[in-house]
Amino acid sequence: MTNETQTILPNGKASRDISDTTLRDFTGYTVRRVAGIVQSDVNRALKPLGLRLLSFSVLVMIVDNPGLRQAHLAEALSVERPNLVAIVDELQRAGWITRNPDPTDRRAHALCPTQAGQNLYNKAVEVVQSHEARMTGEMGGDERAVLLTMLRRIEAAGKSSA
Amino acid sequence: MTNETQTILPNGKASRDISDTTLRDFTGYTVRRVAGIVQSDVNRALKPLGLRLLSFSVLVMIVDNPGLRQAHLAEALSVERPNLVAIVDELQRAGWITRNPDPTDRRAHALCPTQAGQNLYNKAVEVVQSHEARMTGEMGGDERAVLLTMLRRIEAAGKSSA
DNA sequence: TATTGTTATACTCTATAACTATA
DNA sequence: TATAGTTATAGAGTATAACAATA
Repeated sequence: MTNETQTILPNGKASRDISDTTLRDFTGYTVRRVAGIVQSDVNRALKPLGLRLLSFSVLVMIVDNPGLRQAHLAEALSVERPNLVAIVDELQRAGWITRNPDPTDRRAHALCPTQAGQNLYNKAVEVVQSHEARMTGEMGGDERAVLLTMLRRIEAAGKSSA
Repeated sequence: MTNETQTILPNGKASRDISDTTLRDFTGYTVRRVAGIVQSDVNRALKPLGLRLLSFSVLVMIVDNPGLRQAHLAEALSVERPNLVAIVDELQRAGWITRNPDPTDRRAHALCPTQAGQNLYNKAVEVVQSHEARMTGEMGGDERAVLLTMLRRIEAAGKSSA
């Protein structure tokens, strides 16, 4: 019986040629690396506007769906309700959105953009589009569509197994 | 001149049909959602083994590259050096790896797997392979290869613009 | 009873500055 | 001087329990 705690010593390979083939073959590992790189790039691009990927996503959803409730927004973005509060606070404090009484349910807040929020949305979408071009510029529109389709298939598989 | 703080009121759409087309057309947003879903699935799968995606990644790199230094490992995984310390501590405390003196540099630690670490690696790779099949099972091997290639192209574009 | 928004809390991942011991 | 590992710390993002107001 072998000793479980015995160290397996290195072979003679030079220390600089590192093999990461086992990891890079796992889609999940690669997706996570790419997500990190893409997120920090888009955050850098949005910073001058006072937004980051998550607050941008919330602003976009509110502009595209004025009157949206926080619970529906949370579900659409796959964010837990409590984690949305601070972001909505932030956008409201900046004067980009308002929390309004929902006419059909006094518990709920109907989230609406202000004119300033609408203007910021226009600028931010442009910024994110040029970020998108930077990240996926070398692939054609067809390839980009294929990539999005495959990612959405993984998303669907992940959700159904959750 | 319009009032910047004026609220734009909702149109007459039913509150339940939420449009997320603006967001879902951004690769970065979709990649980030998918990364979250995939990561929580793989973490759930690895939990019984005492591993997460990140600690699994570190174990794999050490088994595949025995004698690896922490700085090289950090660079290969795109993790900041300080953030690796706790993970290496954790794997060492569990008896899966050891920190050994590097024969060529007394500042450095040569990271090596133990026999227990090698055994865990074998089990964990199997677990992650079945997770992988669950996530990408509906696409063929060719499609999966295309997906990985496209993701790596985005990674390269992101790194060069960083 | 259930749901909406909220507070509090905790855990993971990430990012930076600064220390020590070596090189 | 610069580098390897480390400490301390702070910021995002994420997850859960529980409360008041309302359905």
